[in-house]
Amino acid sequence: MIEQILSEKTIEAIKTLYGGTVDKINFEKTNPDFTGDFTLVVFNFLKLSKKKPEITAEEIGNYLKSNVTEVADYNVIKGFLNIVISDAYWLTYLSSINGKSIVNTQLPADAPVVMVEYSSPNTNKPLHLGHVRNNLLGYSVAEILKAAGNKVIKTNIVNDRGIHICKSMIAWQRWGNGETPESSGMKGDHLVGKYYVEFDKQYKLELKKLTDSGLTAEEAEKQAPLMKATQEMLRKWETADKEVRDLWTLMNGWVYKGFDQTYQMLGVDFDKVYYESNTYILGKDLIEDGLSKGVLKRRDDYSVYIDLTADGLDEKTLLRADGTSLYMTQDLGTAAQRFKESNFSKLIFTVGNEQDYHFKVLLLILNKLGYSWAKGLFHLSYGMVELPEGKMKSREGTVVDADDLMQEMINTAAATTKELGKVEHLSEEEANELYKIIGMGALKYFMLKVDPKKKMLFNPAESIDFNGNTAPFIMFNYVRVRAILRKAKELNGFETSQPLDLNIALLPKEKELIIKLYHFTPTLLQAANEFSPALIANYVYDLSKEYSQYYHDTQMLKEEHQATMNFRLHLSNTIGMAIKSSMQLLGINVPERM
RNA sequence: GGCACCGUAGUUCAAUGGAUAGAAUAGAAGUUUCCUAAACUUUUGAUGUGGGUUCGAUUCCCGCCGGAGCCA
Repeated sequence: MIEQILSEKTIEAIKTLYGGTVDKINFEKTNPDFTGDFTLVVFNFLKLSKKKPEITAEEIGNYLKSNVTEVADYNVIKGFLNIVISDAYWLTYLSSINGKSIVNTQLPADAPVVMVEYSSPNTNKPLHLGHVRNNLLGYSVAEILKAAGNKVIKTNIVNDRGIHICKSMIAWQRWGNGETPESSGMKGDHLVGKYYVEFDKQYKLELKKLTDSGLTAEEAEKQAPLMKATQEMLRKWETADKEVRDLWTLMNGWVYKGFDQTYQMLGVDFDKVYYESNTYILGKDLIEDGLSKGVLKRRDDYSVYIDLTADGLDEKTLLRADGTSLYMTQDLGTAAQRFKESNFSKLIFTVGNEQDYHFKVLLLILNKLGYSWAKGLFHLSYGMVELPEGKMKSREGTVVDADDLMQEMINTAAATTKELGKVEHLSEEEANELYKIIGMGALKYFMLKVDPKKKMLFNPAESIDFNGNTAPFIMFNYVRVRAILRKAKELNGFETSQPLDLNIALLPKEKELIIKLYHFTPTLLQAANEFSPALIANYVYDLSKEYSQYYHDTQMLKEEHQATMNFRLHLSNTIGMAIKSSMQLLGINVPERM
């Protein structure tokens, strides 16, 4: 496209003018305060030109203007060469994408396979705000990678076994009185979570009794009967004791039903779900392989470890003396299994940054074991969601529940929409659908617009905004596009399939908007490279904001010049489509009216 | 103690080593006989601190201060 032409011609200019060779030229967007569409910073070429920055920029600018038809003009400020591209080029560009989806939905047959793992809940309690960020991020990254030309497999590995679920099971056995989701009217995951909390409460009581009778805290923890019973239950689970397994199946079943509802409300899904109860044994054959390769070593007590001190890390144990494995071991195994199943070129783990060390070690070990596919593994490490008072702590009851949060968002959306008097023409069903789109959109955008790597703050006391840099604002602009196109069709039969008349004069804002559309593809590719939905969110907000100003200042249906009116409608339509596509990359739906 | 991370308007977020550090929100002041005002316009306000590298540093390097994380 145009940037490539400019790049090639600039290389040519430098060769012709100064006899030097440069292999790569980067253009930047021109700062809005200056005239121009692209900017070349010439400081890097001064050693070739041996001239002042202004003169070098002037000479390159002059060369480009004379040799590139698309370059209409240029100006130089200090070492910055601002290039103005002709309106004709931008109009042709708009015409080439006019009415087409801005995202290419057709995948080539040889598209690389990328596996995106996200969500990965524990089955002992319902999902909370932290999981919400994980799910939205994983889903959006998957959509972005898909749009960037990859065959994406979304996976979820459910942590369905271990001491945590045994705690809920024990508590339910003792104090549940046979309570079920049906009998209590509670969502299954919340019911099981209730018994997890109950366990903690009872356990604390036991501890207090024991320490009051003179034991140290440490002794008390070891001797507490409740904990002993839980560990006994875990042992029974591992030996496939029927009674324990039946209870486990029953309670996990409740949880899955609850999770499914939450996932559906969040609008996320998975192509393949793994369960740790099936995969926790994996990895032991990799240990054998590592031992024979000499990468892993065996201690005198028969435990197996890897020495990573040369890499600035510790010695990491991979197999205990009794032969049982650790998290790391099963993660090695599942990674290998997935490569076998899918032949992925990339495997993305969407996991919080509290596990940075774990993944650093995991990736390092797999690379040391010499598996070529290990280079495709990537830890998509995202920051924690914090509350004003700090980290969420389930024991202190400061956890923001995912289901509650979503419902609140929808309620707020309903109240705001009614207040603005925008529901008169809607049936109750349509109105409810609208509240969901707006509420969930606001929540998703709020979480995705932040750079995934960074921690983010959520203040439950302040409800998430619906004005300004928010999803409802972006939706509002989409809705205005739709409204104007409906009206245009009614008034003078305008169809978006009509050809675009290129013989018109562009307003500055119109040119800006077309350039903004032009930046969609580079933004998408960057978002895919960096696994960052935030880039898409920022993009779609900027686009919407500029359109909002344009809409405010420019007449469309009242424009008398027919070709200009049609152009404005076409531009609006393409922008609307770009907004919708961008929002879909974030997992956000847009309404037709609001 | 070791490892890695983060400090930008009152607040929440932006800024491939580039021009006068952008938005939103909160505060102040305006805009509706006109296609959806969840909008638009104007305005107040920030790079924790001290060095270094560079033509140029919020960005890269080092020290300090502050915050949260992981490993024992």
